[in-house]
Amino acid sequence: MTTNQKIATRKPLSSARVLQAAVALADEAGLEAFSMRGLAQELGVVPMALYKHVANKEQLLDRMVDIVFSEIELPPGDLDWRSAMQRRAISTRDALKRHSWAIGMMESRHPGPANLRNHNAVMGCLREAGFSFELAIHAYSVQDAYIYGFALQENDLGFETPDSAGEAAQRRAETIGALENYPYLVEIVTKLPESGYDSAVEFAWGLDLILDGLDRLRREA
Amino acid sequence: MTTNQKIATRKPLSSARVLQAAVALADEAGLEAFSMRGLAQELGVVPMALYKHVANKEQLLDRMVDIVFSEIELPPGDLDWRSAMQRRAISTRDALKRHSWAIGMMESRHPGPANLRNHNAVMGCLREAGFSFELAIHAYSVQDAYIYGFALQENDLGFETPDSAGEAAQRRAETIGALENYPYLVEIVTKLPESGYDSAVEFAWGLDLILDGLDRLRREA
DNA sequence: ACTATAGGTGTACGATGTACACTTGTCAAG
DNA sequence: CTTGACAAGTGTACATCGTACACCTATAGT
Repeated sequence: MTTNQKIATRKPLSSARVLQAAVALADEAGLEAFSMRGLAQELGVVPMALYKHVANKEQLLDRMVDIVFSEIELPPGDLDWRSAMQRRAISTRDALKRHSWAIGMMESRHPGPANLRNHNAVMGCLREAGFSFELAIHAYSVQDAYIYGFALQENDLGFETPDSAGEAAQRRAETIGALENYPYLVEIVTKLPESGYDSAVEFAWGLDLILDGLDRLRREA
Repeated sequence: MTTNQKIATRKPLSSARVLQAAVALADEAGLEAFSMRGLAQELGVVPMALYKHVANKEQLLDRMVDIVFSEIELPPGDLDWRSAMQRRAISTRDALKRHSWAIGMMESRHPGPANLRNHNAVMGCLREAGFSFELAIHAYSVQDAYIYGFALQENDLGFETPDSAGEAAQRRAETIGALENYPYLVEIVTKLPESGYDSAVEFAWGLDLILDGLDRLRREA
């Protein structure tokens, strides 16, 4: 046989396969632990093989971020602007929850096609709903700041990776010990768990507040 | 002389000095370029010398973040809650602008004393202004999501480091070339620069929107 | 005067991104 | 059928990073 076992055993690499594996690896390992060498291993290949399909790690990250953008639902054209914004906001949060490594990079990297399509569609939805240019910019800015900021916090607070549970518990103990002087933090720590806190509900609450405010301003104009 | 020149020349290290130099270095070099070795060099010392004053890089980062927290003004007690929140929000944004490396880490690290004091004071301000526990939690959540999210975006968009200007310009050209299909992005690119966009104004706008909404809800309750 | 200790040094190891030179498997043109 | 170009994968090597560990040295307390 002319083809050796390895090649018979595994499919050949491709940009798409590398990208997909990269996202999967980042999803489960986190951004810290995401390395070219680890990715290569996951693909059963030597590290340098990746560079035949990707320029370098930076560009790979750019593309990974654009994959996340591609998973975000565009504001549906058949809904009123408020519902459309709600849908795309929730979809964004969901995507960032699935790919929390991406949170800090969504706006900082060379924008890919999915990114451009998304921004264009959101802005378009607002403009066509009657928002003036200035108001649309404001509206876009608040919403995205809120969405990304919420994702950031949510990600940080659900900090409890399974293996760091012990350490986390100990830190909690230290912190709670030092909490005597902070009555309002004590209140949070004691009341919040028993209040059935749900971060999806929390997200929707703040989103509604913002959308309500925008709606008022839009009607005034 | 018993003390050799080196020691006579430079002050001895200390936790505080290391911390201060670390923040300064991160401020001007960015988080990517911030390394223990670089920090040691800045202090005129061998890398391992730092470890006599700091446990490791992670803990150093924890402390650096708490320094940033310490620069944030607490909500002034002599103002109505809305003004107090406005003050501390703007102060937070200012601190994050000065130390943009900290943006992604403000909530994800082991909380230091300044962090605890800040959170306690903000929550206390709301509660004492008559916010119910639930409403105070909501109010806190929206505000901080907005503040950190805005800082994140602002930091990303002002991406133009001096030496990357050429590259940035080229990328801009590429992007604009590909912008034909995105009319609303074209509108932004053309109208925004000539509209005298000011990010401080933008920040205040969104903040007002949120605080107005919160005020309404508080009065209803 | 002696000795414990705190602060600074030097060397070394494993991990990372990736440059560069190489093999090899495939396919088109002669 | 040969040839030779080319795309894909390999192997070695280097700079840089965080930091473990053993060592030196100057000062302070007895």
